[in-house]
Parts: sequence; structure tokens; C-alpha cells
Amino acid sequence: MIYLYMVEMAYMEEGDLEAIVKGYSCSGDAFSGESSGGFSPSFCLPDDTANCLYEHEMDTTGLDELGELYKPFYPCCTQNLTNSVSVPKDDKKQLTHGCLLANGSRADHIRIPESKAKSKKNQQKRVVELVKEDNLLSQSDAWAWRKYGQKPIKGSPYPRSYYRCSSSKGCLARKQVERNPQNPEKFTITYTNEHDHEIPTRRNSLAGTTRAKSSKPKPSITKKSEKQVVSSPTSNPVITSGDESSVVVQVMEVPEMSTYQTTGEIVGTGNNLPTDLSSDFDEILNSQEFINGYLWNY
DNA sequence: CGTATTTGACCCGCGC
DNA sequence: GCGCGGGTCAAATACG
Repeated sequence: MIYLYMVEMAYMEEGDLEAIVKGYSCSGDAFSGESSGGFSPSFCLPDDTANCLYEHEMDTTGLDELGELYKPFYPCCTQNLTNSVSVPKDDKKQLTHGCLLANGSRADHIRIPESKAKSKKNQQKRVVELVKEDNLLSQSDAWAWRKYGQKPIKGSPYPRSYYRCSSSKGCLARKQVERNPQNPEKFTITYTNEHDHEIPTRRNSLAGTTRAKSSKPKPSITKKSEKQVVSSPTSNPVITSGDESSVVVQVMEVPEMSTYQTTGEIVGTGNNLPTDLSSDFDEILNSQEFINGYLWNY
């Protein structure tokens, strides 16, 4: 089983976090669950648990408890829907967006203030920190993700990979994956925006296939000699840049989905991680199997 | 040929 | 206004 911490960042003012944690409030991400492989959506934490988690890691709980934990919290997850609005980057006039709810239904055309929508900072973010590297396979969600970028991140020796939803054209869902610089065994996955479509029943023809890493160096005309490794690891990436004033910390124990089967193995690298881009980490990140993590039978 | 990945360039928000 | 850093674009390339 997998234990992960889920941090939801919604449109809330400073101080809301405490209120939420103390008051057992729900995050308002009514449909966050679909990004976790059809998993159940947000749930509310007991007061002491939430506080505990916000400060430090928590010991694990039993797998079967999770399902029971979720049930009582489902109803609250249909509230505060407007907090979960995705923000289309380029849609400057209409600024509406369809939202997929956890139960599969949709909530369309939720209007958000233009000024707010313009800001990337106000995009909904949901951060998931994986505890174990090998859990990445199971944690990976059922959406099809396509990598569109990778950047070295200041303060972290590990690059961040950017993925977008490839299941549907125009879907604004984004996903970032990076290794925790303080604990290389952990990965942080950040989801931005929500899918505006159902979970695909089948993926693109090549989705899920593993591309063999090219043995020969890729010819590049304008290639720089820039080294993409940056130094001096700093803060915990889970609760990132200071502006995310309002954070809901959730703990999810994610059972491995027995209906799916992982298609690849990740060789654990532990703490002896190479820092260059040809490291195992990059192979993991670059593997579509890692991104999806499931074997799809047609 | 269609789709995915790589990676330098570009864009944009933010702090100074 | 400028520089920095994060996020995205898109051409080149790889793969089935």
C-alpha cells in the first residue's frame, strides 16, 4: 500500500488553512480524486490528524481503513465547488471551465473573476508527495499524460518534469513530477487544473509504451553545454512557494489498484542517486509506464 | 505515419 | 525597467 500526503491549494485567503484544518472542513476540490486513478476524492481529516500531518510525517494506517475513512467524507466533497475551478491560461474573456466531478458528472461553466484567472498563482494546485519511489507506479493515475517539458529547479538537484493530459485535446490538466531534494526516495507530484473529460477507457495507440532510451547522443544544432543540475537543496517542496497561502493537508493511504497491473519496475536507487540527467531517476520520469503505471488491456 | 520524448527558446509573473 | 525563475512551446528526433 501507499501512503502519500496530499496538499490542496485552492483559492483561499490566508488564515483559511487553519480554519480548514481545525474545522474539519473540506478542501472544496470536489473532483480531485479522478487524478489519482479514479480514486476517491477529498476527504476531511480529524482535527488532531490534520495537525499532526501538517507538521510532520505520520505513521501509516491500515489499508482497509482507507475505504472506511473515505465514505463519511464523500458528501462534503460536493460542496464549495467553485474553489476547484481550473483556470484556462489563454481564455481571457469567457473564463469558464468544465469540471469533472468525482462521481463522473460534470459541472460546467463555472465563472471565475478574470483578474484571478489571469494569474498562474491562482491556478488550482494539488500536491501529492509520494513516500516511496516504487509507489510511483501504483500512484500514477489513469489519465494519459504526455511530457512536454523538463526544467532544472533552483534549489533542487533534480529536474522537474511537466506533463499534460493527452487523453483529450484541449484538456488543461497538468502534472509536474519532481524528486524531493531532501528525501530522494520521495517524489512530489503537482496537479494543476482539472480534466474536462471523462477518464479515457482506452489510451492513444502508443500511450503506455516504453521508449527505449537512445543509445547514441541526440544530435542538436544549438545544444548548449549547460549543466542542468543545480545545487543547494533547500526547503521541502511539498508546501512550496510562499504564496500558496491556503493549504489543505490531507493524508491519503492509497491502496494499490488491483484492477490495474503495473507494467514496469523501477530500480530503486535509494540515496545514492546520480545527479546527472542520465540517472535512473530520469529514466523513471521519462518512462511512460511510470507516468501511467498501468497495464491497459484492450 | 502517428504519437511520444527531448530540449533550447520563448513567455510571463514577480521581486528589486 | 531589468533580471531571474518557472512554465510552456515547438522543432527535431525516436519509436512501434
